[in-house]
Amino acid sequence: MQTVLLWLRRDLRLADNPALSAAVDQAERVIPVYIHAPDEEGSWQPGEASRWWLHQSLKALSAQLSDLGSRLILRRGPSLEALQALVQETGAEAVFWNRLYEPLIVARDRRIKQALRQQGLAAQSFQSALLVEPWHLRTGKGEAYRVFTPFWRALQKRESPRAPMKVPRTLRSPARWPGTEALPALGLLPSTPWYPKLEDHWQPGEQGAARALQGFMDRGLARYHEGRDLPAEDGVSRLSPHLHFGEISPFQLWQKINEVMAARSALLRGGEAWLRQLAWREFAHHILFEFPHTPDHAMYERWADFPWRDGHAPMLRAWQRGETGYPIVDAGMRELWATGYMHNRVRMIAASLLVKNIRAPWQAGARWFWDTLVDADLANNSMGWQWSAGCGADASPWFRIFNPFTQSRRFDPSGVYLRRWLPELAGLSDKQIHAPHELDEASLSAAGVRLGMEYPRPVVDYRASREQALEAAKSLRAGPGSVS
DNA sequence: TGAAATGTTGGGGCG
DNA sequence: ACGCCCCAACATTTC
Repeated sequence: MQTVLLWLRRDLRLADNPALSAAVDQAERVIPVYIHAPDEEGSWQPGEASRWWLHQSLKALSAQLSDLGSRLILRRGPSLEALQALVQETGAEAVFWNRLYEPLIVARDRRIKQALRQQGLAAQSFQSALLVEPWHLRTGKGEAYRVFTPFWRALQKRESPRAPMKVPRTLRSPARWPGTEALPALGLLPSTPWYPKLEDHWQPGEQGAARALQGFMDRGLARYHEGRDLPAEDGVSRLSPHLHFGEISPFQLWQKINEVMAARSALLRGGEAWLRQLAWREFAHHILFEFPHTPDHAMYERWADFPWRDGHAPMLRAWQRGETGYPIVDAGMRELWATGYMHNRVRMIAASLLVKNIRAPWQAGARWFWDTLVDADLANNSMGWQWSAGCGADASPWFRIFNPFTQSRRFDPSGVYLRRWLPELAGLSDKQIHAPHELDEASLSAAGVRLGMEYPRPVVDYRASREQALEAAKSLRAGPGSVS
């Protein structure tokens, strides 16, 4: 073949990129293109934090391609029209890309593949974002897995995932490059520049991903099985946004982690726990592929009737702003707003408060996370919220309600995480800081805290709202524990 | 990847 | 020495 269009989407890397490697192997010339077409993702277009990341990642990839003597062509959607225009302009004979698994994207890509093939072009897609394709892993009865542990066992029983692919040495350019949009013209960055604060915490792009992985292996991996629950510590990998945009692949991670585990037995427990988390990502994508309604609706239909709290809107706003009066939740919500990220233990606590105590619909929480997280990912986000709400695949039972004060004392015993994000509580002691509303006037004023002024009272009474939640769950006909 | 209520056990103080 | 009570620590059940 003479010329191939390499259609890049969320595989913004050069290493272990099957579509790229195939293009380099099979064609004389490769034209890498990214097409900006957010409306093709329906109501789940990337939020502001995601768009900031995407902008930076495209910039990084563009620079990497330049170093190889190539370029990144930027176009606007609709995707099919943009690809057809490029075919016209360049005489390309083929379009290669790596597969994604969100329902609307799957449908779009299927249409595009058909249309291109009808034009006589070679359209080919590759596996790159998941270790196992959703249609390749089935239960004994031939059904999709709906429970994580059997899924994980089945995943481990398969032969090991393929080895990662190398970065191509060269990408041969076309005789004449087609025109490109300027990156700023895609309008990914918001008009009010609130994002410089994100730059302190993240380095989007393939190099940033490699650095995050190295840092994690040096600092967090050995103790990951314990450290992952302590939000004050640097114990998690923070690879989720890099994985979402495909700046690093699960194949690279699978191999690397297994390699260091084999070399150092001290890494075995941490590595095993981390690979299990990687498998949760696989599971989430399988569930989304099999149950495409789950971003918007409960996996099991009877949950549609759940009695959410009337008039929860003001509490939802307090939750979003980190003003619930529950310190561990407020710290998390403020970490989210400031950095585009929240530690996973704190995500579970914050989600539990919103869904079970405030009793706002889980979709409201999912939407807020979607708009504010740099690692917002439709499969992970939908599964995570349905897990918290108790209405999803392998969900936490409805009666599992986190006590934010107990969790705070257990996982941030010296209040380091709380003080980092709630400076107004810094004057309280390690014992006091978890529950300011329980303190007497003297202790509060000694620390310079007035309830309702420097720090809010709890938006809901914990004990009462817990009882109400259990009552509400009982009202579901089939009972809270039953499946399907 | 939970919390709270309830039940059981065993040691120590005490009359 | 013995029975009784209290209570902490742990286990089990329930939501």
